[in-house]
Amino acid sequence: MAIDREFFRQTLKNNGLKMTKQRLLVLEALASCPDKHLTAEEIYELVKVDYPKIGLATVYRTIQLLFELHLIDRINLDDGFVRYEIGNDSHHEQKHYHHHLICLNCGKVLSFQDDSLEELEEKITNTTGFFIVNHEVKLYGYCKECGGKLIEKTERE
Amino acid sequence: MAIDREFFRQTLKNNGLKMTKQRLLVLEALASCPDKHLTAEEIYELVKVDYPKIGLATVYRTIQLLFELHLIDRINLDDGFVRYEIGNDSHHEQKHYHHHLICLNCGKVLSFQDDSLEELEEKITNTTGFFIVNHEVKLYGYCKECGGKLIEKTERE
DNA sequence: GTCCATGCAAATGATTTGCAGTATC
DNA sequence: GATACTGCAAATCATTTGCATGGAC
Repeated sequence: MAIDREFFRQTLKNNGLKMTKQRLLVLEALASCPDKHLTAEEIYELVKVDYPKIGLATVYRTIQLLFELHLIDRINLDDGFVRYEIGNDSHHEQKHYHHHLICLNCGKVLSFQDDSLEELEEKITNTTGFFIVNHEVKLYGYCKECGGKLIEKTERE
Repeated sequence: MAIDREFFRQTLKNNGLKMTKQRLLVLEALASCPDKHLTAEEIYELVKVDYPKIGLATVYRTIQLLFELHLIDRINLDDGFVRYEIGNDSHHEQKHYHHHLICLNCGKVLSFQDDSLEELEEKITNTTGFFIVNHEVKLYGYCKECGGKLIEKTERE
């Protein structure tokens, strides 16, 4: 998925910000790894391949910025790292959601496309007056591979 | 909501652990603040009232332990603190879920009881083979008060 | 040319850990 | 009495920040 550079430049400009090589490279790194949940350190390593003189602090400042511009999403898998992935909004498309399936055995993270929570959001707004604009869903369990292994293990014992 | 001390002692014993004043006080602090999403520091301050000589490290070790025993739940509101609340499991009741409504304006966090994701979980298991045992849902938006204020503000501009 | 952005190094701050003393079972 | 637990202080480590230099417009 390639970045629309002019859209990016315009988004930055609208907020009084400048387009830089570093910002473009960070966004491109994330766009080239959809569903990969990258940490700042991982993004740093990726960008360094093309642009070795980038600093880690710049990566931190940039992901913060891209997040505030709603160009990337933030995910926290409770492992001590904040992670980022390219947002669905970033291509002017209709908003779609995906949830994260986190395997409690091997730690693997899968994504699952689903917009069904919009119904729940409406119900909550009607019930409580709290108006919802976004959501984050984490589903903990056992992936296909680990689920099978755990059953085998149980049978052996 | 009072703690069932014998159940707690038994749960600890089953795992080769000892019941201590500190562990009981940490669990009681959480039980006395349902829906309050306490940080380690906040729990520390609460327990210190009754037991001033407790150390912060003990609180950290204890919440980790209680979490692993499934007696408390962990929530991350992306503000740099890991938070904890008393779990639904801790009273042998049927499992119930609640979601967190996070106000993007004032930061307030409300809870909303809802078990409707079980249907989605089933769908995911059937579709992907990923077996789900738990979930965490964060809903971002604007609370009643802030939503109203934002509309007023928009009208003024 | 004016600001904004960057890189580096130092600071921050929540959480973890080592260890010697203490409490539980 | 053995073993696990605690408190303290020091260590860790992801993230943030200050500041002088460099780059975008």
